Amino acid sequence: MSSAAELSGPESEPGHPADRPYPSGIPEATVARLPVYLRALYTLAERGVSTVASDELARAAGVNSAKLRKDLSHLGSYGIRGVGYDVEYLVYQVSRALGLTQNWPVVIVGAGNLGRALAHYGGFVTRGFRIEAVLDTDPFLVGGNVSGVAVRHVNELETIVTSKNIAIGVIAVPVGAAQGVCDRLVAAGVTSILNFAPLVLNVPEGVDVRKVDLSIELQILAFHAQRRSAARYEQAPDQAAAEA
Amino acid sequence: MSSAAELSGPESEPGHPADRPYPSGIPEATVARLPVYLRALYTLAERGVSTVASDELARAAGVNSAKLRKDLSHLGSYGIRGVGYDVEYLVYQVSRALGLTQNWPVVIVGAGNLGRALAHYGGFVTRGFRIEAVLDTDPFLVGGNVSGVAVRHVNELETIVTSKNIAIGVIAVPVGAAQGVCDRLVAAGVTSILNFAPLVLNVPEGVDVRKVDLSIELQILAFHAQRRSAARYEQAPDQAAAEA
DNA sequence: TTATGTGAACTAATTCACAGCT
DNA sequence: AGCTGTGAATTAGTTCACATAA
Repeated sequence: MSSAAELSGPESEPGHPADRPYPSGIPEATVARLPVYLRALYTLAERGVSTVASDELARAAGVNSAKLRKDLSHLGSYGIRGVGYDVEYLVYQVSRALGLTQNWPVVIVGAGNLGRALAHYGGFVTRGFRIEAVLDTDPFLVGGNVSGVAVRHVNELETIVTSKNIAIGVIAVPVGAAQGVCDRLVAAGVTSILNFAPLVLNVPEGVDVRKVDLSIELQILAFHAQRRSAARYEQAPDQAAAEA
Repeated sequence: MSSAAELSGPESEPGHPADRPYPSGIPEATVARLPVYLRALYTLAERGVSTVASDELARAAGVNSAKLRKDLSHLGSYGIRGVGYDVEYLVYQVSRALGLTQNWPVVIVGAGNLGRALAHYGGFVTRGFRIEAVLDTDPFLVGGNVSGVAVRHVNELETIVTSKNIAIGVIAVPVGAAQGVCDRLVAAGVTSILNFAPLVLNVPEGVDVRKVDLSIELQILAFHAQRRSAARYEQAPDQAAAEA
């Protein structure tokens, strides 16, 4: 979201995939699903599966197979007709498309429950990311250790971001502190931000922000839940009333 | 996502908004933005703003004003031409559309860092939701207290869901336990699930699942970050190389 | 055979631009 | 005079269905 549209850029003429790392025109909706495919592929690989057809992979990823094939076709033609996809090779291609062949250093700001949960989550994030630092202001936390990473004071934010060349920052601080932390991250050179604080961050052009927001997700669920019960009521008002 | 498409159902003929709670055809993309508008409206209300124009509200929500107006138009015609929207009235209408005029009881399964973070997050969720129970298996946690809510053993899941009529469940357990918890929630009658575990949950038709996944978000950021640096390289290879 | 890759058809979402109301 | 509400135009995303290649 946010600056995603601009980043997709003008459609470059197709036909020379060798010029650039990638044909440059992978649709946003596809990008958002690639990580899901990647996870499914890892699961298959762990089970020792070496080849997979689009139906099966699609089922594991919770999408239909036409969508999966169309998505993968944006990365290139990596399947074998009549057979399927080589799991290991596809893992590599999807990883490469997502930019996970390099190891992105990440800073997590906020060592509260959420920050710690994210750090522990590390197990999953491993491939492609490493937590370079966890920052907080609380003197009880600073100097401590979260999931093997030392907690340092937010004062050091600029030094750390600069010296470690950090491009990705995670904001896990209370809402009141979030914009300030964001500004500092951006000023220090961070261009990708994952925001867990419930507010719309203000960032300059060229900075990519994604947000994760519990209350938004709950509210979307409530909407559907409400519609479900309303629908039930219309079909059989008496029964629905009895249930309630 | 997930079962959202089916839930939207066939387009009902327009023209009698009084029959049903809602015209029944609010687009998914709109539903996903309503919570953002609602938050912006609350912020304005707290500041004592009583009327707001679409431009301003749109800016606060991080969207453009045409989209905002189109979104709101799906709920009804609640603005005043030449003036704007009454903040308080719009809060009510958006809340009603989202189903937040009732108070949804929620169960959080998992009292680890993530579960606790979610429970504390409660402050924001307040309006429209209440945490009815937090469950875990860890004997060190069971019997304790998270954010004013007693932590109870997962054994009690069925009893609690049934007796409290819980329709929304949050899964904040390790990935290995998630599908099992999901199955129990569904069997007990939960029809809306917010999943934080990094896997695709298997649920029967009619159950609505939304997922929140750190690693997916990070991977999407990595994709854009990669494209950004690739673009920079193409424009000025020497300079980009020097930066790295 | 069998399953990919993809044009073509379709559906959803966004943006434009202005008529219509206050 | 100003801002909403919305048809119309545009763009993005999905699904179909089959030609193509192993």
